[in-house]
Amino acid sequence: MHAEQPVRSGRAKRLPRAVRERQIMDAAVDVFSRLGFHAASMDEISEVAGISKPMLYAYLGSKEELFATCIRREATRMMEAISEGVEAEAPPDVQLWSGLRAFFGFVGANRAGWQVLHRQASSQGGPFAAELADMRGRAISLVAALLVHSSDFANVPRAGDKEAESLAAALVGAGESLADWWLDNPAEPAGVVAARLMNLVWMGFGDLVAGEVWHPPSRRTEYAAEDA
Amino acid sequence: MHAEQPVRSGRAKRLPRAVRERQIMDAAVDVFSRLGFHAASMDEISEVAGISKPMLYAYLGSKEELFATCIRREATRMMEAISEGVEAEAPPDVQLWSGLRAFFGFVGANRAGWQVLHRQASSQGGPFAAELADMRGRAISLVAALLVHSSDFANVPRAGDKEAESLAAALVGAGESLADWWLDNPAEPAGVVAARLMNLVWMGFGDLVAGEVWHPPSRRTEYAAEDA
DNA sequence: GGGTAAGCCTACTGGTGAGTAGGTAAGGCG
DNA sequence: CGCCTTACCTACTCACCAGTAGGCTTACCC
Repeated sequence: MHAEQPVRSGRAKRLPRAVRERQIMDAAVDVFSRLGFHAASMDEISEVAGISKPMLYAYLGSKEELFATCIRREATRMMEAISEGVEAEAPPDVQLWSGLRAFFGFVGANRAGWQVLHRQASSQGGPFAAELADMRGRAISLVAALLVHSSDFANVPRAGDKEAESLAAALVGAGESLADWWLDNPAEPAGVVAARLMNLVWMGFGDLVAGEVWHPPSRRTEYAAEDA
Repeated sequence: MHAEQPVRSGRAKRLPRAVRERQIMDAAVDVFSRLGFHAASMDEISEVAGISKPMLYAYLGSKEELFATCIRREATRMMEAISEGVEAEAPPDVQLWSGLRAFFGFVGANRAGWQVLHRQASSQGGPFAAELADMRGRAISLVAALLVHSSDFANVPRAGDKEAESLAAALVGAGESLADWWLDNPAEPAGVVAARLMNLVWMGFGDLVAGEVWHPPSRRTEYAAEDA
């Protein structure tokens, strides 16, 4: 599961700073995700990273700085993964579907990162939660914009910006929570989990905007552009 | 927000054990919710409770025992609140609606308790998470049974037990997550948050079982029992 | 009133973990 | 080759916190 490089013994090989920093960050995400911020010790992180504690302090600063850096890195990675996954020119439901797939794909390929990001960051107080709230806000805006566009699309005079934002918050929340649940029940593949949420949610949103039932793109004829 | 009794100075007044235990539990939930399990110190809990540390150990055992007891107490309280809130003889959608209202009502009236229950318990590992998973499992079964019944009700040959359980998990997850979100954005009343989730979710489920759109009971004539 | 048990305390120990002081090897460059 | 910068280390300090030893005081009951 968490396959960092083996524990060192003796002096570590000389490596350029950028490489070491990457190793340290990977180790930190791993340890923070397993133990939580407080229970994780700088000693353990340095051990997993294969270096000594002073190196850790020299490169990444205090424990809190290190944690904040982890959060920022994982948040950025995730937002990038989603941005790249979304099919921006597709109809709204397909945009949402591709976004969900990208999201669950990221979480599945990056469980430790997600754990740090969501569970740990939100249960610590202060600036960490703020960092998270920021990313969450961006995600919500994204979904809200999608919803507004989608009701324009269907010519329905519903869904003011406020309403859309609330619904987006609920959807983002549902996604986060389902991802958490998935971490504890990892039997199913990402696509199935994503499809479940899509089904649950879009059929609701579908009623809001058009009263329709949603099917995955591959079963539709009028949108068979990309399939893969 | 967390209005425990003021900090003592000197010797505390003599009180029967049961009362002290209650005070200690309240203090513990308060402190755990604010700081998290690890960052919370027994010193601070005893101070908030208005007694000294050895009393704490004499009555509630170790820090871990205390935490587990908190989780159990809050979990029990919550399940009771929901059980009492659900209108068991009502149609499925109204059952769900009343359950959601009871849930968000409990969270709103008991924020610290919810925080301990959900955020803290799930981010600690081991027996705590297990305790939580147990309660969650009961909640999911409850919702799943409701869904199965609801599709019987609509004479739709859909929603096998497995499918129902997945959907129930997603719904419970969405509820938990929306509750978390609400803690961070406490501007709205419980009813509004509950209604939002009901709307989002039932209109999805409604399609699953009957293709219908949901309205709150007060707008319907055939089920205008309570309003408040 | 006197015994005694329940309620309460101050004041410690031991362990753990954040952060640092001060020093050693290794590669590059004149 | 010798110098110096960068990478790296061992071995500490200091604070904080879980858990405890041992003793004081109040209420109740005979």
